[in-house]
Amino acid sequence: MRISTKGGYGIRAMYELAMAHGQGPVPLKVVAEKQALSENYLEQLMGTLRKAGLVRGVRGARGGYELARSPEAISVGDVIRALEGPIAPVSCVDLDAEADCERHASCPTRGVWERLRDSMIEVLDSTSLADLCKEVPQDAAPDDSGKGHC
Amino acid sequence: MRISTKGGYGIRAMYELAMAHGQGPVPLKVVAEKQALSENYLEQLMGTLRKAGLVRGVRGARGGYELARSPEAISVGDVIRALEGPIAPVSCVDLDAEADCERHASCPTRGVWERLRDSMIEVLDSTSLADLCKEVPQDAAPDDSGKGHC
DNA sequence: GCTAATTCCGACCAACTTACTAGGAATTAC
DNA sequence: GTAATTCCTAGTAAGTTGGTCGGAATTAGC
Repeated sequence: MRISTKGGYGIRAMYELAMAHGQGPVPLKVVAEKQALSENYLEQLMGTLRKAGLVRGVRGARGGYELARSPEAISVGDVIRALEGPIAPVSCVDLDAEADCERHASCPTRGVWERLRDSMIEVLDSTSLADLCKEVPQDAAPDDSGKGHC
Repeated sequence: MRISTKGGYGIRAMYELAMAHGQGPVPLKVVAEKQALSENYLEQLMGTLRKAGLVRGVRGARGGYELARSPEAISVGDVIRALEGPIAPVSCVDLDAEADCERHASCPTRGVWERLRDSMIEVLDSTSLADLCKEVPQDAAPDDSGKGHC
């Protein structure tokens, strides 16, 4: 029951973009440095995120990535869905693809999976990138303080 | 965010054992047949379940597997944990292993993962095998009706 | 005691996924 | 023109998944 690092890295990268929102595009080099991630790998993840319409890429010198929408309008669930696929513990309760389980009516396990799916979706969709920015508790780190106003 | 078939198969097998609870051990052959699973593969899963103390194996002719506790006392979460490991979306919010994340205090993503973990645990631990038995909605199938009284 | 049924155990395997690295083409600010 | 960047594709080592197979140990019933 783990998400892969794709989702984790993706959220961390999106958090950085959210912190810099409104200040122009952020190059991946910076994001990778701040979050200690492989720049090459991150590049691939951002490609997926871009195709999902969550970020915009600005090419060329002084380019980088920026959020396609405001941090309030992007949920953690959006990012996870883009990188990990639909949020569903088993495929037969996938809200997007639905159907195709021949014994779905008489399946005794369907109920739990549905409840699990719903509670996961509830948590992930009710948390936005803006929430993540607010959430960091005791901010003792003096790294980029003052600038991040997402 | 999927559980593997291990967890799914495991729950289905445990459901069968729950339905037959109190009627002596059920051979894997029967379980595999009823749930349309590979008997060989199921054997491996039952080994894990046995080591986790959830089922008892009875060897020899007329042997099979039976629940180690009553269906009310085994939760879906117990089975998932045995087969898939601790219930946590990312390793740093694993309740069992805990700790070891150097930046855990100032981590902006920790909050979501904790809330996600808690809601998953809540659903999985509050559903018992007995609940699964009750839950099957319109029982039109005349397969083993009358006998299953878990 | 023999036989058939069954758990138990470990080895093997093909396909897939994960988490990368590498290289190069296209685009753009300066 | 040059340096900085995104964009795209290919390769890859290690791990996981979802099995199969063969055989040893145990036991009920004859």
